[in-house]
Amino acid sequence: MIKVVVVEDNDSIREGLKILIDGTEDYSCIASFSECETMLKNIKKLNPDVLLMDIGLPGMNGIEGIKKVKVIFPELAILILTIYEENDLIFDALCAGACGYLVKKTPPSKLLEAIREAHEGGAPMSSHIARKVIDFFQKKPVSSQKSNYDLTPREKEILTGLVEGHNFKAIADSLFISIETVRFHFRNIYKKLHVHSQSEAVAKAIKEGLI
Amino acid sequence: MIKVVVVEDNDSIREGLKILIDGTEDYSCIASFSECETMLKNIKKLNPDVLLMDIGLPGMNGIEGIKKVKVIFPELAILILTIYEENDLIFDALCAGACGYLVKKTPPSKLLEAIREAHEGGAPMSSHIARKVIDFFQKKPVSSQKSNYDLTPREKEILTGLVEGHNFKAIADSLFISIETVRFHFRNIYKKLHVHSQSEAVAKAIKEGLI
DNA sequence: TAAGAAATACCCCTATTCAGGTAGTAGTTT
DNA sequence: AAACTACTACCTGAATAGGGGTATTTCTTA
Repeated sequence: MIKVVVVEDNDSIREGLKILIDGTEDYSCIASFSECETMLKNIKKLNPDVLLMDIGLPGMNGIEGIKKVKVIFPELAILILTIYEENDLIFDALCAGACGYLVKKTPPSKLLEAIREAHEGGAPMSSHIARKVIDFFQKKPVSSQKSNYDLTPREKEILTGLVEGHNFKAIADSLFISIETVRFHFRNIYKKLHVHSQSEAVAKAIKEGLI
Repeated sequence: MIKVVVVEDNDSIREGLKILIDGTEDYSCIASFSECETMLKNIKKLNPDVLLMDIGLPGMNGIEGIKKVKVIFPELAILILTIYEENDLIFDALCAGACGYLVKKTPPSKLLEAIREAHEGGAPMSSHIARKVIDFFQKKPVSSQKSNYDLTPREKEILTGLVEGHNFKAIADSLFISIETVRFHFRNIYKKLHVHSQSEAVAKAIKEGLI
């Protein structure tokens, strides 16, 4: 039995979902809410398997709601309910902790299938949304290759030492060179990165994946 | 017309794919290879729309091949060919730059549909793989909530200033407090994070998402 | 072969950070 | 009322980093 909770402000859609879920074997809609706040108060004792959540809600929006639910139930499978498939909010919701989404006009059989998939550890979504997600997490290494600031291999090595928490003396010792040489390299690194301190250099190195 | 290139070491699978693709309207298999190296030499002038790529190849494996192709064609849609759906290599390949995958025993109609989806900007994959991808990029904010080191709000504010590249004086000015107060806060921050320098603190703050 | 880049190393001096102690004020909790 | 935490602030002295210049060696490239 898959225990489902629905949060949807449109009464007819909410009731429709409840009837569909309760009317199907192995599915049970154990509660439904028209806004996030009440759901958050009750979610703990309801202990559902899957949460269906509208994004465009009055009061607290779905994205905020997802974040708060995730604090209570980090492993809960949350599916977004949305009208339009191509919605940037879907992506935001996935970032917030949702594991997939349902277009509201989805035929009942597919809707139930998606709930089951979510419950079994899947992430039902269209290939277009999947591509957005993949593009997002592929971006960093791509951008890092572009922003290189023409650091030499030795300069990268020295910068890495700094990021790992070593001071000039420790970096010098670990590379078997003089501290003066380390200082010289840092002068050039700072010029290339347009920074003026260790902390700026470390921040830039980590954020732009230079090391 | 969707121009497809296939890299697959098994002769019968490779020929089967070629016949299927060429035998379908609007699809053309403009080349096929049994290993990565030759494909990489020719991919530039072939200029395909979609690349189908086996992971388990002799010589250079598919993951490495994908990385190298991405350098030449950053926007090329690459689909992985795999025997087993639940394969950690699929995830690695997506990280390397693939945008989806095909199980080799997929029926021809679905296979062609996936190629079209990839060409049109989608990322064809099962909901299980999609979930892995989502879990991966949701991880960071989750782990950051755990490692907090009990920094006070003010300490976080001050640490943020450092990560943004400001020195003590600049942080003091921006928060309208004395530089001595900033120094006092940093002493406490360093103790809590178990570090002894700005750069260590910045590295820890960014890596563990403290700010 | 001359020019250039990369890595090494020394000099100077100033600015900043680090580590320690001390102390007042405001707010909260016991 | 006492204890505690967070935030504010000042002091001293040692250690480290930052900015500037210069020079040698090695290796690649024009």
